[in-house]
Amino acid sequence: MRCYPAVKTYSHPAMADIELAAVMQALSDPCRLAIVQELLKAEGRALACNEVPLKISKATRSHHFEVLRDAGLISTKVVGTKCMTSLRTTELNKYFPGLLKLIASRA
Amino acid sequence: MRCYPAVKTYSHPAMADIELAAVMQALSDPCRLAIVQELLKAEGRALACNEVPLKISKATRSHHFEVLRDAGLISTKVVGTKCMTSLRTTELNKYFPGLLKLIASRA
DNA sequence: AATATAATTCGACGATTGTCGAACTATCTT
DNA sequence: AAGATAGTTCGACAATCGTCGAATTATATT
Repeated sequence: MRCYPAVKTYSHPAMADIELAAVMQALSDPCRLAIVQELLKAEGRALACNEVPLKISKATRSHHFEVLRDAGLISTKVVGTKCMTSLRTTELNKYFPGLLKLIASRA
Repeated sequence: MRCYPAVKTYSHPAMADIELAAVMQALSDPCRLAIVQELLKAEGRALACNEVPLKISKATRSHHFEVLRDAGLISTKVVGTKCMTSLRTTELNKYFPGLLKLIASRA
């Protein structure tokens, strides 16, 4: 019997395990900050990676999304050929109160 | 006539020129985050560099204070042989609302 | 089955970063 | 004048980072 490859899945860390320094580090890059600001502008609607306007290669783009994911900021799921990502808004507001508002205030 | 050396002075950037990404970058290091948290705990009282408990050399310590200063987070002035530094609280609250509260919430 | 779309993975690279010891500068105390 | 104290500056080093093109994987469309 044919063993189909597993669908690519993404692991998301528990928010309680995320250090503030790691969040800051993730947000210290202008591209990544722009991604988060774009997601804020989308108001909860999930975006595909390449829906975010950035002048970087797709390899770099993929890397930045990974960093944001590992820092607990975004969550991603596969939908067809796309991977849709959204902000972990509720959890972020609980564990890092004021963070999203701060970022939004600078958008 | 004897030309006395100028007293060491520190330059502090205008807060309006500071990018959010630069602030995040400055706060992405655990040592620097600890420095800011210590300053928050001091509630406005200025601290000397070595009043902040850190297990790093004084060269590294000096470097971290410089990064925080360049990112607009702290201001430093020389007092005798010490250099006293404090948070730029008022300005930070104006330009980066919620930032200090966020950091304090994680101390 | 062949093509198109979306994104990841893999090296590779130059640049930046955090760290340190050693030497130096500035000030205060004795 | 001689020490003591507090920081800075200067290389140097390993580690991490942002970037890319090319190859790869997975899904959808034709």
